[in-house]
Amino acid sequence: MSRRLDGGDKREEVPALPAPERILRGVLAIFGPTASGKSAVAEALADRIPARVISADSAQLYRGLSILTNQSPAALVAIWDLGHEASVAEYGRLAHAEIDTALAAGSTPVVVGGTGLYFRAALGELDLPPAPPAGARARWEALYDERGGEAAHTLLAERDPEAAAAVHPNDRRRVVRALELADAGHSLRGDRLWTEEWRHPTLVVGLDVPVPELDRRIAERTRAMFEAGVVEEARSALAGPLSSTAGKILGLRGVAELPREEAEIVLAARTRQLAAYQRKWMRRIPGLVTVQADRSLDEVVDDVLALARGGQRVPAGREG
RNA sequence: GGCGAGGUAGCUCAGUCGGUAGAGCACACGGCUGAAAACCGUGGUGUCGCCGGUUCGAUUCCGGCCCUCGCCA
Repeated sequence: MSRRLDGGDKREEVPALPAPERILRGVLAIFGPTASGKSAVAEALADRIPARVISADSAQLYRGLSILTNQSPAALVAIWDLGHEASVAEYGRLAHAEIDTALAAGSTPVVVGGTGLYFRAALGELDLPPAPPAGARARWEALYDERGGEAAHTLLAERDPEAAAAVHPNDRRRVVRALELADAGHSLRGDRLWTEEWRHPTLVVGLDVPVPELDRRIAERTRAMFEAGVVEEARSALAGPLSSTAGKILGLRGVAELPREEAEIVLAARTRQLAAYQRKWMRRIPGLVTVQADRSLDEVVDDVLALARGGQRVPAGREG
């Protein structure tokens, strides 16, 4: 359930330095589409309260693409080489450690990011099945390609009917994953993705910016990226070792290879698609409270702090 | 100005031997459990350039006009 704040209200002055009992306990989590101003809000929050900003962004994890992935300083930003193979599971462990450390030190973990799955992995326990044993993936992929999706899906139905029911034959990636899990005695099936069981008391805020405004910001930022030298950045990234996950970072190839004019148009278009995808995630995150973000930074931050102090926190799973 | 090619969905184009149309991309919506800026599913698009003729019926055939591109002047 989302609840929209009325941005027009005049609200009480928040003291510049919070009284000790008003220091936030629990986790503050900020989600939003790219260019909605997440990072700026997180940084401003960290200026107002003792906080540790922790990124939940699958692309910003990488070092060497700071312009393209729009990095700003936070924990879990620029920690992996481009050759590193990413996984939610690894990210989740790191994020949990960061959050718990901040909490233990008495500061508020502020989890910011636009990668829905990573965001959820940071806040909850995803209970992910294990990684495939070496060679398993390649073997099942070969089977899928040689015998076709239908045949692979039929085979899956014999080995793990429930997983087969949940996966479409055309979804090569998931059919393969389900087969490799079935082979290892596990199942792809899981039903914890949409539960509201966060690891700590957490306020989840979603930054909402009207689409035309967001598109305008994306166009502006894309232009700025080229002025800042994304082309060179992308080219040198492509020159070195690149994992499959790093290679999928949006715009990497287009920026390096297309003529400047076209590259800018393509990158902006792809970024708009990313934003649409992120808005989709935002609609589905349980307990998310929407804050209108096409306003001044101060107003947005005031709203977030007011929500956090106003007991709007979504309780952690069991304690209710 | 002459010759040729073409004008069909937001874009690129297919098609209708005359019975008012379709792919890809884009877009919208949905799904997602160690790849997620990934992957998959579902869906609507429309005065078929304009005017007229033939016809029961024209986007399709005929005539004229307009526009675009190429070649020649």
